[in-house]
Amino acid sequence: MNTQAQPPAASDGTVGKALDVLDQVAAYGRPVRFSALLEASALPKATLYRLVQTLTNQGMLAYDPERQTYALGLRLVRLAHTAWKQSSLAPVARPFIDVLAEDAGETVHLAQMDSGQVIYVDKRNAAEPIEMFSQAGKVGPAYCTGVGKAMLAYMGQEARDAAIDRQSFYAHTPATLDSPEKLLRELDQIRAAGHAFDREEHEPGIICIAAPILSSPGRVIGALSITTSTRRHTLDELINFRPALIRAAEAIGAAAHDWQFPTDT
Amino acid sequence: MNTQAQPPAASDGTVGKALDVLDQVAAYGRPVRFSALLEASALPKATLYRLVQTLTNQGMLAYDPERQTYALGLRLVRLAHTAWKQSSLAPVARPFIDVLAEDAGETVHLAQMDSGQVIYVDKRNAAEPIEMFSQAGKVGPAYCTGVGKAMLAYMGQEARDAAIDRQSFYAHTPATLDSPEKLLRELDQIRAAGHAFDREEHEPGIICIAAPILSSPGRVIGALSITTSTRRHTLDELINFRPALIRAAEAIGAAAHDWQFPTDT
DNA sequence: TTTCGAGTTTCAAATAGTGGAACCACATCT
DNA sequence: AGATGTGGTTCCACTATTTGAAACTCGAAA
Repeated sequence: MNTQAQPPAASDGTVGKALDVLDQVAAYGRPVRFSALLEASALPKATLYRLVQTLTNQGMLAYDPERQTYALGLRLVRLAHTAWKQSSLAPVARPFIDVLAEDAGETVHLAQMDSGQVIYVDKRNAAEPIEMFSQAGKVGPAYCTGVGKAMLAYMGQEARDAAIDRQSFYAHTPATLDSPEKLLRELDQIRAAGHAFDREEHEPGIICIAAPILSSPGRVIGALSITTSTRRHTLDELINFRPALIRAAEAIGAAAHDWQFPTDT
Repeated sequence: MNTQAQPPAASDGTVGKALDVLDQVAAYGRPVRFSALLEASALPKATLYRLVQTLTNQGMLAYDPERQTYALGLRLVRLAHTAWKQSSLAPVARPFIDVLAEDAGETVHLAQMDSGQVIYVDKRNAAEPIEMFSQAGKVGPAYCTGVGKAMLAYMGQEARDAAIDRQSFYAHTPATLDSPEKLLRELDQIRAAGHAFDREEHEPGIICIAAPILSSPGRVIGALSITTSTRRHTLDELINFRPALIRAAEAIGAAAHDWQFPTDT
């Protein structure tokens, strides 16, 4: 009765195809020629053409007539801004992240899970002030990041399995957990400990301690992490951040939960 | 052969409708119930339902089964991030904005024009941030902001007219230019001067000096502004920022231009 | 001038979207 | 309990929309 799992994304209807085109453009990473899109896409010329037309005059794509290239449009940025603001997590979490970053003196990340991928929705760099899209919106793998594992550990059975299925288990570093089995074992430990580590599993020299954010028992809505480098701290030292990290994560969870039940009449 | 100006947005095809739904959800500003969407929309129940379904399992909307509400999805954030990064303006401008904000010691905004609206794509906060609305992705009116007027002044005839048509000319403050005539006169002056002021036209107490960013003569790609409050500076003092502002705007323009012609084979 | 490739338009066929109405589940009245 | 209501989901015949092969246009290269 509904669409089945299909890794390359089940393209439901015209809308699905249109959105696929957006992804294509995004994947290109730079303004694209129509012809380039065409050969990357399975759609026939005319179809793709009309699709791109539509997206363009909807502001989802921007056409540069001089260069004859398409890029993602500003409407996306506008929508994303609203998405961010209306999220029950990121805006609520902001003040807590501020103090946590201040206290720890290290970089703090706030992430959510989206179809098996970690997506960073906020970041506070200890030294630098506010950075918006430079980092927010960035995606990363779930199986080899602190936030990713923290979320996986606490999400429901089915969701977790689905997410794990989507992991690539590419060994970014020697420390990467490169199989579902290793990952599952790690997740058990994380649940037992209440926090997750990234032991240089994604990038050499980068370590972090992460905790899940629960809006209510069993409902993971994100994760929080304190990241540092091996040059500044050892893994063992990271545990010192635990109390503050957990406190912040819990506070955010509670705040987000409350936010969902605004004092209505 | 092409679409004409149509304030309520010409909904081309199913894709258009789908995107309209996204806007609806965005406009709501918080998670929406299906029924709420329904009465706000002109579409019949079943149609809206399927549309929302599609958008949801495409990740453009996120459904909260517990609360039975829809919110904008993370896929948008992901796409917007890419949009930002692949833009020829924002990423290129960043370093220049950094030094400009540093030099001036005031808040710097980078904006672009999107269908008659100003959309802020980056922002550097001064050490002591001023209370005001603004953030990346945030939109604002063109006719009563420094960046907006700077861009209007330098864009082509047709584009400008189209943009001006879309302005509301609501008088936010006594200083607001509340008619096309006043605005056009101001634009002439801006062209003559090479910079634009915001004389508390949008928010009382907030003033700024702005300059257009041209990638090549006659091609506005954005605008840059230095914002402050009347408590910190007078309008006359703002002119002192002009040299640095213009220098930065020109540098960004040149950099963006070069970026569009990457050293290809 | 001819050729070529990229981009744009046409048009009949049929797929995909539409929407009125029925349906279901659950909560709330009587 | 039974009746009533509300919000959400599904059906299905109708047709508007999308489709895509092919034809066309334009500019630049041969």
